[in-house]
Amino acid sequence: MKAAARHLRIRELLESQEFVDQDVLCAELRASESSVRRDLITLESEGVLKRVYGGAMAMQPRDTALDFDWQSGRMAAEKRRIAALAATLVEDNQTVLLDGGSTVAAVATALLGRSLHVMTNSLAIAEVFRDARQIDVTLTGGYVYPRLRALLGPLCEQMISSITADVLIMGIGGITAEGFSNSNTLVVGPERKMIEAAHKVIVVADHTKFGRAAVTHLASLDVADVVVSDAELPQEHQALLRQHGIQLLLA
Amino acid sequence: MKAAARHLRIRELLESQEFVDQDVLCAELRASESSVRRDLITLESEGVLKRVYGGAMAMQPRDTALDFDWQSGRMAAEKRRIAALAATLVEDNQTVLLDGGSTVAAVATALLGRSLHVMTNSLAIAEVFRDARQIDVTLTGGYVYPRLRALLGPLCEQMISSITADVLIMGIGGITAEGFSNSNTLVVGPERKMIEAAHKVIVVADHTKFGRAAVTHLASLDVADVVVSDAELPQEHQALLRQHGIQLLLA
DNA sequence: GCTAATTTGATCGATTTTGATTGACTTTGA
DNA sequence: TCAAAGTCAATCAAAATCGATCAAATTAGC
Repeated sequence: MKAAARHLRIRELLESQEFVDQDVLCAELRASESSVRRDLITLESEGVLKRVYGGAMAMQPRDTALDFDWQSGRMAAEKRRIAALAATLVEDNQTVLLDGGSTVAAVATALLGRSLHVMTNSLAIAEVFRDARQIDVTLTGGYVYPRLRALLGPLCEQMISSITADVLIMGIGGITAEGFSNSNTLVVGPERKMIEAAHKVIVVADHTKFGRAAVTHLASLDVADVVVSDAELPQEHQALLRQHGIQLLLA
Repeated sequence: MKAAARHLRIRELLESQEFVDQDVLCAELRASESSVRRDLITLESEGVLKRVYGGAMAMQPRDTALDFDWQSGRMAAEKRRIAALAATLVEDNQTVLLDGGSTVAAVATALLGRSLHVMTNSLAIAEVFRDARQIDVTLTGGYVYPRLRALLGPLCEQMISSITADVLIMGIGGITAEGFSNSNTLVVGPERKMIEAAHKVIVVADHTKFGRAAVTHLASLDVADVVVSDAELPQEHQALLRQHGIQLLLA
């Protein structure tokens, strides 16, 4: 197995386990102890994991980006402004698909008090609407992924395939000319289904997400109808989106 | 097992139990007394636990699991006994369907620490397993019914129909000769599907549920394989169940 | 096809962790 | 109170892991 493939697989393993054993990695990756060790050194320098005696630990025990901390992050103010703007694009009584991104969680709070039908695969977002009596919430089923507090897997995708929504609001890990990408391999499956299920696709992403590709390619730029970002977004990226006929809104 | 993995497992165990025994840890972690002792010293210095003679205590009293209402109810002690007994009927690595009843939630806590695949339509129960790394949780999708914190409706039923489980543990509102009944009309739909999906049906109900019919008829007595109740259950009701070939266990 | 650069797997001494042992200490129960 | 059983801390040899090095294998560039 090639180095890049190994790195990907290690990241993937660390998404479902907090600790991976050296021996297990050697077997799983069909690579020598030395190679695995080098991989771990590389990934540690990238901040993906922390090396410990006999293996490696996942860097964040729970994915902070997608957990409840989203309110206190560094980009909190930007996110709130983006979220508020994105929320205005939703009309009352629409059916809204929300994915599990942290910016999307901010959109969810901005939607509180509206009259809507919300569908999501994120337990954290369902939690946001817990006391919102005006909002009907439907959860997709699926495997509960503890670190992301999201529902994933074939059952989830199958469920999303069987429904239709007026609008999808989706967070994203990276945006380049090649398209949208996400940092977590597992979430792209449901997200692709969500894109298919929604009449209108709104992507929310602060300017730091532009020009960089996250691990997993999600979809080409064409799938988005609207992108909501902040005013610091460089002109070149603005132009890129407009070339693809995407409506761009800056908070 | 490597040190890092052991530390994780110890933390995990302390989330579901206030106290862990030295011997139990040695067996669970497949490590020597010395190693376990060293682990405990490390974790104590990290403030995770407090070492006591013969084992270790959890540092902060686990809150999440305890402040759910079902533990403070009037029948709390009975429920815990019934739950503990019902939990013994589940074998490791089985797929277990859990409905959303309060007694079932008690069973869920009794299952913590086991190695299982759990499927449920209750958000409260999914919450119980939030930090149980040995337990895979799958949520059925569906409409989020805020008052019950459960997933219901056609999407939910459709999802349950598409799966199979080794055993179903179901709470019940009323038991009479006519069969099982439940107090909430909405939950019986998913429950009927669960009965179909499971190879073995275990009903948990304290003795107060016998001899009274709740609002909605759910199913005949024949669907149950085992009923777990408490010792105060009158003979006549015990006889009724046995007539239907149901195994009766009294906690 | 050939060469240079990179990646891989094996080896070895240094370091860390582990499990067994010993004697001192604590708890238990009569 | 005392003795027996259980637990603890300290020590040490054995085992496992690590980091560094180097030759072989693979890949990339020309």
